Amino acid sequence: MKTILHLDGDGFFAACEISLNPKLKGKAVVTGQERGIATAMSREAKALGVHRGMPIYMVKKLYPEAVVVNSNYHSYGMFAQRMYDIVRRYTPLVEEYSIDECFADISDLPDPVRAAENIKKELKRELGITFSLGIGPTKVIAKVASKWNKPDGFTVIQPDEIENFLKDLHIGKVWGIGPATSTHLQRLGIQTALDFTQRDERWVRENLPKPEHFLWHELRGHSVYRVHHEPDDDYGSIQQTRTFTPSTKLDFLFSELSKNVEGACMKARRHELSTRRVYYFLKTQEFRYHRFEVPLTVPTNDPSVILNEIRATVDRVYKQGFEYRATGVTLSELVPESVAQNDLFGEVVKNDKKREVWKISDLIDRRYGTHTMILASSLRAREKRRTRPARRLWIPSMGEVA
DNA sequence: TCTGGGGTCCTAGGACCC
DNA sequence: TCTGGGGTCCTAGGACCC
Repeated sequence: MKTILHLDGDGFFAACEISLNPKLKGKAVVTGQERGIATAMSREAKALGVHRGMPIYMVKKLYPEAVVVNSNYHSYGMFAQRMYDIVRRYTPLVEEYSIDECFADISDLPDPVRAAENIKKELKRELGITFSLGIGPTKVIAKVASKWNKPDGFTVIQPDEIENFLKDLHIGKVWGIGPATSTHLQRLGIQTALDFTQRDERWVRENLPKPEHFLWHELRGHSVYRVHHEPDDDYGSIQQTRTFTPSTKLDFLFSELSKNVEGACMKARRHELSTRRVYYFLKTQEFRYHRFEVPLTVPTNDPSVILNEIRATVDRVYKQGFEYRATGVTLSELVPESVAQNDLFGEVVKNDKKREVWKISDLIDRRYGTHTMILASSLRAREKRRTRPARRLWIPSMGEVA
């Protein structure tokens, strides 16, 4: 039998802002200005009626006293790091689940509940932020527990108490059950998490896909999801997308793609990764995706290689008569750059030279600020943000830049 | 909730093979 | 050829998470 702890920051982004700037204490703080929707809010803001996803213009109109700030993910990340470290004082079995959440396997501690209480105190004292903690025999139950009493909650669910907690819990609120599965299960006569756990295993096997089998076990208190405590800094994929005011213009869409490819490749280079597989898509006003996989002969993190392929295929993906709202690119099957080098002899020599050029470009960005130098093909997508007109020039193996 | 951005995992069904 | 049975691999896309 396991004992799993889950921690969840209360209005985390807003709490970080307050911790950094004590003058904000007691005020209705809302983050997400740059996105145009509220991403987190202080207790005071919640009390006013601000909720997640509320448009910022509405927040400002309805509650002029609210303090709306830009999100600062970099500093939230530092708070997250300190949170993980505090939990690691008690056990190395910590999973960094997201910027404001983590799991810990505290099964082997002499007094797990006591340890969790101490963790909670230390978080409050050292970070100036409250967390809601939940303890249960599985990750899913620990999640139920941490949500049970928010903010500043502390809830322990013993294996024999599970039913009490599940009997009024709507099935759609369970971690891992989204709108689609929720509707499906309700059609099968399941309203609450308890209803679900009371079906027998055979029924689950015959009626539901694999993720729900796992959930069924977890909800019954049998742990099947491990706490992934191994450090994990490699990506499975890198994606960059952006939404804009709807457009039908192919040259604009291409420049958006260019910008996304440029950004995704920059991130890949920062992590010394190359991609073996690239997809890009155009997203219509109706939220349909027109996708395409770019053929690659060698792993790469060079945007100009990818963009040449996109340029050659985009008019097949682009359909006349559609309004598009976003584009995006995904680099998947990432491999270390060093592996990428010895693939095809002829290609490699050329790539080595190009790699040098991109390294310099990354250096310039680091020295003078991100996007000091960009691909000229991305210019249209970026021009609104630039304060002075760009100078264009041609750089060998890079193409036109600005 | 009229819908932003960055991820992961799973599955149905087609292509291909013997 | 009007047609069996069984397998693997791949791809597109769905669903979910924060």
